[in-house]
Parts: sequence; C-alpha cells; structure tokens
Amino acid sequence: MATMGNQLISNVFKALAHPTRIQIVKLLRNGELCVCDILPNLDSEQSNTSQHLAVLKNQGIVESRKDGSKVIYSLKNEEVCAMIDLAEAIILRQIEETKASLLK
Amino acid sequence: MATMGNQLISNVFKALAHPTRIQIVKLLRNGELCVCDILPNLDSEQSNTSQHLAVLKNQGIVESRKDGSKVIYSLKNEEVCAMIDLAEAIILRQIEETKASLLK
DNA sequence: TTAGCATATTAGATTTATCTAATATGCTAA
DNA sequence: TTAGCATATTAGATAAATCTAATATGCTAA
Repeated sequence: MATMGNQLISNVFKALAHPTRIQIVKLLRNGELCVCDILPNLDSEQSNTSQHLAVLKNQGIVESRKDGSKVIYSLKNEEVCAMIDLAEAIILRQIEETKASLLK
Repeated sequence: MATMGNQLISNVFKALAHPTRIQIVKLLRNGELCVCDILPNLDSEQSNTSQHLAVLKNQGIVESRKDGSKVIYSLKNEEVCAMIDLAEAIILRQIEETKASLLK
C-alpha cells in the first residue's frame, strides 16, 4: 500500500485543531445546517465563523450548497466524527491517569 | 454522556497537526524506539525533534522511559493510529473526487 | 430598482507555533 | 574525575494561524 504524504495528513488534523471548528462539526453531526443556524451556537463573529467554515471545506470535511440566499453546510464524511470520538477517548484516558496518580 | 470541552479535543488534533509529528507516530507504530533511532528518520534537527516529542508527550500520545543514557519512546494508545488512518481516508476521498471532476 | 438579509472576502493587527542555535543535564566509560 | 554521547531546555527570530473590522457579493422581496 502506498504511503501518503505526511503533509497532507497533518493538514487534516490542522483543520480540526480549533475549538470552534470542532464545535461546528459537532453541530453538523445531527444533520445539515445553514450558517444562520450555526452562528448562534458559536462564540465567534460572523466573519470569523465564515473563515472557519472555509477551512473545514478546503480540507473536504464539510460541503455546502446554496438554498436561496442561505448556504447550507453538511459533513462530507463520517470519518471526521470517528476522529473526534477517538480524540475524546485519548483525553479520557489522560484524565483517568491523572486521577489515579493523585490518589497514590 | 457528558460532553467534553472542545478546547481539550482540539488540543489533541493540534498535537498531530505537523508532518514531523505524524512521521514520529508512524515510526512508533512498529514498536518503541529511542530518540537516536528516530532522529535519522526525520528531516528535523535534534533539538527540534525533541520539542516535537514533547508536544506528543504532553498530549498523552506517546510516553517515554529511560534506558541508560537513552530515552525510549512508544505510543501510549492505539487510537492515534486509527485517527491517522481516518485522516488518510478523508484525503483519498478528496483525491478521488478531484480526479472525477477532472474527467467530466 | 432598491433595501435588507445572508454570507464571503479582505487587510491588517495580534497571537501562537515553529525553527535555529546555543547551552544545559545526565549518564557512561575511560 | 573527566570526556563524550544522548537528550532536553531555552531564548530569540521567523512563519503561520487567528481575530477584528470593514467591505463586498448575491439573493429576495417590496
């Protein structure tokens, strides 16, 4: 199996390396949403949110379609959800470990 | 199930958001290695590599133990490998899609 | 048309990550 | 001990990501 460029791989992680973008993915996990419905769920300005959406789109994590004057975003793949779940598992392990070391 | 801070989650992605760190994880996938065996496989200076290893360690992705004057690193969890595999899957899909759009 | 809403884009300031080079630490063997 | 190897740490320079504020675009309805 051919090996893939680590630069490309790290770009995917980079796209997910921001709390706002994680939040966006989590929102879209329940189904597609227009920007106007995403915005009130974030602590981020409109223009900033638009930039974060562009980052996710550039990495093929989300896609968008127009509906009148609105733009509707959705997850483009299932993998990204699995990646977030795995990240959570890593964190939980760290927390358990910290807890255990405090009890020693 | 309680939801976890997006900041914590994004920190895990941040730790993997660099080609050198991806390379390190891939090397460790085959088993533990001392720094002296990691170094020649990277395009990175010794001090820089040491910093990258510290980033991975801080996020609970790798762990280390001393063996004489050497330090041996290993993966601390399985999840990180799965995350990289998923990232590759996302990229492959993107590539296929680009290919398809060129043929249209 | 034109006004207004929805979203995107841009430029510049600020923050954060990365790299380099130098130095420090800690072990081992002579 | 002391010299040398293996690794880590630090400071500062450079590069990249992020945010803010302003403006642009494109659709819709009056």
